[in-house]
Amino acid sequence: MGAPKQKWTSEEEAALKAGVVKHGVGKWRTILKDPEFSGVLYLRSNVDLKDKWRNLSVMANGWSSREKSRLAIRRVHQAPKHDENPFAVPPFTPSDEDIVDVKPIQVSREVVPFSGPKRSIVRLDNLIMEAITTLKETGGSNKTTIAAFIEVKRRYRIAPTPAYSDRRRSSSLLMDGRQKASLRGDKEETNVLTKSQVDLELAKIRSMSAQEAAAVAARAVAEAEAAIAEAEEAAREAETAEADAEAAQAFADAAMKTLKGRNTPKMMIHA
DNA sequence: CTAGGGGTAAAT
DNA sequence: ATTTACCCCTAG
Repeated sequence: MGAPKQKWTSEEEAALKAGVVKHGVGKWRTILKDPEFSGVLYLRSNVDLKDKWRNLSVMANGWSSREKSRLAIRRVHQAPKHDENPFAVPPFTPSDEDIVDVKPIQVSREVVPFSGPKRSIVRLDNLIMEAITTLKETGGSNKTTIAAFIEVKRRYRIAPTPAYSDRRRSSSLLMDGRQKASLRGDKEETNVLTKSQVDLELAKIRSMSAQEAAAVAARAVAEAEAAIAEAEEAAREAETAEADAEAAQAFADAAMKTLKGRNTPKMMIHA
């Protein structure tokens, strides 16, 4: 009854990811028909693609064997006004506003002409923005999608996020409000685990090109968004999601600061 | 056709 | 026992 079992090859997975990046989540039939991927996926069906993506997405979230754990209880949210929720939305305003707050910087960075003979500016920023917008339209602000995008577009790889396994109820819970401030303004603090990562990545960013930095920053923002969205659906893992969101946001923030501090853009944004 | 809930069964 | 691939069914 069950099919013999045919493990997905890396090529197939790559094709699927590329297909999702190109056509969007859910366009299984389109992806399948695309001559670009049909060569690799000719054995798979649209349903297979869907299922594979489902498994992929699930794993990317650490939610082990799918929502089997807790599915019945879905308390929380539905009252985005002012809930007495422990976490949820107190820190940085989420969603679109955060994105648009960050986007302009990347745009401005992109607009600033590089020293003439520089390489052709591969407006990565634009691509990222497009991707994020597409994701929002499709309502699929998913880490998997973001990861796929980055993976396909660049050689960047979103960490398998194994750090999630740990359930530290310290960071967000013990200190409400903008704890991330300590991450931004300061750097010599007894920060949470996020510090090490942010610091490390930040160091890399200094030697990165503007495009690369923008890409990483965008990714971080996207991750923050995704984390928040997930938190809305699953208050269960809210702490994890929020912690991740904080880390990503802090990282994005720091990245942005670094970018601005380094180049001091001439603000060519239609002044 | 797609989303997504559920199930079977093969690998590990 | 868990993970992973496939299948099936139902509502849009």
